[in-house]
Amino acid sequence: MHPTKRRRSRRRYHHGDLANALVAAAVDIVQSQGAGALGLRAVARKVGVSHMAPYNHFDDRAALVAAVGAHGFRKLAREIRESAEQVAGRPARQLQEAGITYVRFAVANPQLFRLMFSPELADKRAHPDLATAAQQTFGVLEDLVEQSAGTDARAQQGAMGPLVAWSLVHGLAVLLLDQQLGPPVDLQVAEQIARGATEAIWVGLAATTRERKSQP
Amino acid sequence: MHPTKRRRSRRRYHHGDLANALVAAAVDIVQSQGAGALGLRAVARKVGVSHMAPYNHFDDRAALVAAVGAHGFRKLAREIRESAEQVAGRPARQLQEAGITYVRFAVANPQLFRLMFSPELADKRAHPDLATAAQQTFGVLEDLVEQSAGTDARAQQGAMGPLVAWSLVHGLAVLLLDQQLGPPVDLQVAEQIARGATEAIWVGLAATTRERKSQP
DNA sequence: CGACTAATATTTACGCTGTAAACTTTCGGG
DNA sequence: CCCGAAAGTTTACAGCGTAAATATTAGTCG
Repeated sequence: MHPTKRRRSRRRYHHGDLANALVAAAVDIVQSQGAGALGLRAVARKVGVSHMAPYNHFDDRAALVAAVGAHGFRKLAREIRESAEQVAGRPARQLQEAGITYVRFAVANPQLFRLMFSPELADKRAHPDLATAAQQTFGVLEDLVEQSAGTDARAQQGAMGPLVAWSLVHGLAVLLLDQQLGPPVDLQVAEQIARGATEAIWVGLAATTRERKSQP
Repeated sequence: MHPTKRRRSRRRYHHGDLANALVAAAVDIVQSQGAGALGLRAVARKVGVSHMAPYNHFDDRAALVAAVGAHGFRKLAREIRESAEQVAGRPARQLQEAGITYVRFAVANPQLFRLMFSPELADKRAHPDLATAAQQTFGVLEDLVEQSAGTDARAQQGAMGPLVAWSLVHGLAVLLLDQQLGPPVDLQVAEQIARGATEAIWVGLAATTRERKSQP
């Protein structure tokens, strides 16, 4: 018998793995109905448990939201890493693929992505799990930029490299989600735009290392 | 006698200019206590009016939040325009100043800035006022990029120009606010970073027009 | 194996919120 | 001056987060 899922019987007093079930339900709610519909009672209802049960696993509503955010950051970091591994050995391509994956993630999971950068999660000090998840996601980009800088003279911009890389894809993602670039965009179009933008930025970084003194 | 402010007497049944007073109070609350504390009752209390009075001027809570967001976008657009006017005649400098002003606005009004890009305001279709305010803000950047392209061969990237420009400063602002770049940053440091980043991007755009075929 | 303890889940209750409905007060145009 | 419309108030209700007390189960030690 599986140790985590004891018995098939319904209506057990103890759920067995409520914490995970709760964040799963929470992620579901966010994806389908947006962050506004995410609440302790809603999530408890969805799992089929009393409205106070979640308090055994989360201090308060903010902790639940933070858990969903952390889940999102981990997922994003994983997808970026995987996309980079698919073009291993070519650091420049890796960086571009990472950027495209970032934008694709935002377009594919708009509600979750928005929650991850919502004001509710702005102060990450109270939620260490969320803080490290967010930092590690950013860290993946940093590593890729660093590796690029190692094999290529481009992108050796010091702290400016990862900053510009992250800023570009994040800003692009937000623009796409808020439909500031026009009507809703599907995955493939978003990828094309991201490809173009990352290429532009890449050439830009390359040039910057060459003509440093040129000023506007 | 001033037509908008009739009599100095306190405790009048009709407020006279409640709509504006409400958004002013709402902006105050957002700035000091964050978007989470913004509610119809809170705002009514602050103005000294019954908790149902706001419904004569806003359909619901979402409409109030949208009004605050629109206020923020208009303020941002105004500040960008003003900073650009101070270096009129030098389109390249104008674009850079606009970017710096954008970042400075975010650092100076963090809570308001976050609300402007909060999930609550993601769908602007239901709030035309907010939609046009946001579009016009983005439009200011578009115009500046276009003017730069007119006098300078740089930045002639088609749709990519404003996209990259906006993405960069927005992403940078978010990174600064979320303290992903380290401990809290004051206005002057933020300006320095923004200056460096915009210079990098400028050189990048310039180079891109030259070596278009270069690929990562 | 049985009993004690800590972890987990439930019930009840309270104050807060958004908002609907009915009411009162005031403003402005014939 | 009057009367309708606009603006503000009062009352009421459901849903939310959460505190406190209670009930059920799981794991551990004798």
